[in-house]
Amino acid sequence: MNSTNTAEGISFTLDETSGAPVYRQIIRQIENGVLSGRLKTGDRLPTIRSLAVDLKINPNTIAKAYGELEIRGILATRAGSGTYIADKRPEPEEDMLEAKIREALGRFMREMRDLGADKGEILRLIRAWEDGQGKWSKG
Amino acid sequence: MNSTNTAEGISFTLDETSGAPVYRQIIRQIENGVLSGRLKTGDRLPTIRSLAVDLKINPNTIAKAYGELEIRGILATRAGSGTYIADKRPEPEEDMLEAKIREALGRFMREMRDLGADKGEILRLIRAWEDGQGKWSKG
Amino acid sequence: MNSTNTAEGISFTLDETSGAPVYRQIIRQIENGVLSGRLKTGDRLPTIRSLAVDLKINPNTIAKAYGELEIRGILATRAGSGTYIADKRPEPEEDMLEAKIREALGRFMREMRDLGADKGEILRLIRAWEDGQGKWSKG
Amino acid sequence: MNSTNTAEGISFTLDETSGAPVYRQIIRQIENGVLSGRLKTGDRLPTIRSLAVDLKINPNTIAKAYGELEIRGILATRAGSGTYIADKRPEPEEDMLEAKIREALGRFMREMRDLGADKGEILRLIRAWEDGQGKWSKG
DNA sequence: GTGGTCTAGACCACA
DNA sequence: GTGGTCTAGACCACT
Repeated sequence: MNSTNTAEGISFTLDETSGAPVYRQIIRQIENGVLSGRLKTGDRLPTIRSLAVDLKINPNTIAKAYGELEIRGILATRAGSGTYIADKRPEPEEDMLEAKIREALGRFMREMRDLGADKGEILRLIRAWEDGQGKWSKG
Repeated sequence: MNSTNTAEGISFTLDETSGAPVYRQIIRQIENGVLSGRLKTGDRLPTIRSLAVDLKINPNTIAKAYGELEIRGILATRAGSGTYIADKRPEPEEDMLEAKIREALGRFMREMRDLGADKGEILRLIRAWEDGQGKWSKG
Repeated sequence: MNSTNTAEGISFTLDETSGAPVYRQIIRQIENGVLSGRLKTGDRLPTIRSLAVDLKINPNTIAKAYGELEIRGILATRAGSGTYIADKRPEPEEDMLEAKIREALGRFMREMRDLGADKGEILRLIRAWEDGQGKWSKG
Repeated sequence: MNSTNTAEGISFTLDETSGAPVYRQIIRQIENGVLSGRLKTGDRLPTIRSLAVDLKINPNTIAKAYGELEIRGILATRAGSGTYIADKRPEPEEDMLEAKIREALGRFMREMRDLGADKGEILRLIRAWEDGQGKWSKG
C-alpha cells in the first residue's frame, strides 16, 4: 500500500490508494505527532532530501508540506541546519486530539461496516494486532 | 465531516477532510459493498441525479465514479433505466475482502498510534462505540 | 469530414458525420495503434492540451479518452510529465488484431453494398487509392 | 458486433461498438439504400414493431429514425398500412452517392492503416471476401 | 507545463 | 426521467 520512512522520532507512511495528495498526508502525520505529544518543541524532522529519497517522491512535495506547516507556526526552519518543531505551538491541544481520534474511529468503523466486519470481529482483529506488523513498531 | 446518503441498500458518506477525490471515495464505497456481499448482482444504485442532490455535489462527479466502475465491469448501465451491479463480477472475492480489511486496519492502527492512542484505549473506544452514531445504524 | 493531428508516432482523425462520440473515436485509434504495433510501450502520446488545440475540441474530452484507457491498463500517466503507452499491455494481441481487421472489413463491405458498389468496383477504387490522399501518408 | 434484420428489400445491421446512436445508424442505412437505387419509390419498409423485435431495440428508436426521414421527405407513412419510400425524393443523387462512397473508402483505408494492413493485404482480403459472410448475402 | 478534480450548464439518446 | 457527451472554466498536485 505504501512506502515508509523512519527517522528522528517520526515515521512517514504514504497511502497511494486513497488518492489524497501526498503533501497533505505528510502534513497530517506531522500534525498528529505534534498533537499527541510524540513530537516536541525542538525535535528535528528529516531533511527534505532524505525524506524524498526514502518516500520516493519529489523533494518539492515535501518542501510544500514543510512550508505550509512553517506558515502555520508548527515548524521552524533554521537555514543550513534543518527543520524543527517550533516553540510557539498552537493552543487548542486537548480537544483537537480527541476530535481527531473520534474522527479516525468514525471513518474506520464506517469502512469496516462497509466491508462486512462487525464489532466482534474488529475487536478480535485488533487484539491480534502485533506491534511491529510493519508500521506499528518504530517511531 | 461529511454528508451522507442512504438508498437502495447502500449509503454514501463523504469525508471532506481527507483530501481524497470525491469520485474515488464513492468508488471505494461501492467496491467495498460489492466485496462484502452487501451489494449483489442486479442491485440498483441511486440515480446519478438523486445522489448528486443528496451528497450536494455535481452530477458529473457521480457519473465519473459510476463510469470508472462500469469500465471495470463492476457496474452496468441500462440507458434510461439506471445503474446496476453487473452480472459479471471479477472473481477474486475472498482474498480481496481480507486484504481490504487488513489494509483498513493497518491505516487505522497507524493513525491511532500517531495520535497517541494505545491498543488498550482503542479497544475501549470500540467497545463503547454505539451502533447508530450517525453512520453505523443503516445500510 | 474531419480534423487531423499528427504527432509522436500517431495521428488522429475525427469523423464528425458518424455520430460516434469523439472520445470513443480517440480511444479506438489508440487501441488500433497499440494492436498493430505502431504504438509501443513507453511511447509518449500528445499532451491533452496540445491535442485539444489540434483537434479543436475541449481538453476534457481527450482527458476522458486517456482516462478510460488508463483504467484499462493501456495507458499510464506520469503526473507532470505526460501520458504513455503502459508496460503492462493486455495479452490477446494477435487474435484481437485479426478480429478488428475482420470487423472493419465487414463494416466496410456492408456499407459499400448498401451504396451499390460491387466487389469489382471496390477493388478498382482501392487500387486507385493513392497514399497521401490526406490521411494515408503520414504515421 | 451486431444484430441484423432482413425484410422487404433492406436489411439492417447495428454496430454496437461504434457508439453511434442507433437511430442514426438506421437513418444512414435507409439513406444509402435510396441513394444507391436499391430502395425505390413505393418500396415498403419493415414495420416499426417487427424491426424493433428483430433488432432488439425499443420501437421508439425506430419511430424516431422513420420520423426524421419522413420530415426530410424520404419516407412517407400511410396510416394503417405502413411506411414507404416517398415519391418525392430529394434531387442531389449522383454526386451524393459518389461522395458517400469516397468517404466510406477514406474511413476504411484510414482504419486499415491504423491496424497495420497495407494495400496489398486489403486487396487480398477483399478478393477472398465471400458473399454470404453474414452480412453480404441477403437484401 | 503536465495531468487531475470539480463545477455549471447545455443538449442528446433512450425507455 | 434515465444516463451520456461535450463545453468552458476554475483550481490543485506534481515535475
